[in-house]
Amino acid sequence: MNLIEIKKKLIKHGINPSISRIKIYESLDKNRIHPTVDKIYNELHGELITLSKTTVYNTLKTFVNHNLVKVVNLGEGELRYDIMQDDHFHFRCKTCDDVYDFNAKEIDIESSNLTGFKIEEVNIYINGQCPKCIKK
Amino acid sequence: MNLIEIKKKLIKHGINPSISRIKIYESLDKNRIHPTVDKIYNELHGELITLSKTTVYNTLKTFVNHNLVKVVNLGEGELRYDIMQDDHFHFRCKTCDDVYDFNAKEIDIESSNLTGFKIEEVNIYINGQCPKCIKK
DNA sequence: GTCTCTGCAAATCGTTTGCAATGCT
DNA sequence: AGCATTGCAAACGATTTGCAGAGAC
Repeated sequence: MNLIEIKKKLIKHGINPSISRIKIYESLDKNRIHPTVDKIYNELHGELITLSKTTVYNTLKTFVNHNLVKVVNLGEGELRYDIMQDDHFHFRCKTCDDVYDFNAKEIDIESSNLTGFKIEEVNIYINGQCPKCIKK
Repeated sequence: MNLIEIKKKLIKHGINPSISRIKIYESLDKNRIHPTVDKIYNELHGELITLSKTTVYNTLKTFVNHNLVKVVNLGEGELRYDIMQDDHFHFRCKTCDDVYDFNAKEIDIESSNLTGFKIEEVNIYINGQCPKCIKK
């Protein structure tokens, strides 16, 4: 997604497309590594020298409020941020700490005994080792 | 589980059964509400007047290290603690904040496209509304 | 007496907030 | 000017750590 497209996307979601916001969105869109605030900040503050972490936090919160981005809490310290996409779940490698996406379609939660419960959100995350780290 | 049984269980897991530890374990065992540190502390410090939150933290960490208890992070602030039991997942009601257990046997994670990945731990948690709160 | 357990207070760390400075139209 | 955006510094809240005092054997 190029800068013009991002700009349009932000406007469509009611967000004023400032340079920081465009760049932060671009960073999330370009490398889908479920970055933490720190990673985003470190990636961008060479280019946007005045960028502060507060702005990264503010911007991500704006994105979340406008349903552009989802917060992912893998329970290991910092929050991670994820561009909104279809139902998927996360696999986190305990060795390299990378997070992979997996399609959640196949997983049949409904077959469970949840009668009477209203499911709003299903979160699945798996810990383990990724193929790269297994090879080593 | 009565106090004698808890004492034995702690000893069997290599934990010196102090009063605080027995009481904290009893609290976890008695009300399986996936309590936070705060809830445990509030439940017990009437009875154990000198109890401190540090001790609750220390004790829970000891339990976790000795595989008596599992940390559950539902991504909403505090950690929750759960007596070790068979594979199960959590349903958290967004209205009353109660957490329910569900058996995870039925959920067939393996059928997914995770070839090459070594699965060590599968975490599933669902947000929604419980039957009680739906009725209201 | 030694060694563990406990609890206060301070430190830590990610995140949030208050507010003043800056930027945009 | 008037309003939104940004960024520093302080606040926050859950958890951890350092360490000294209490307790057990």
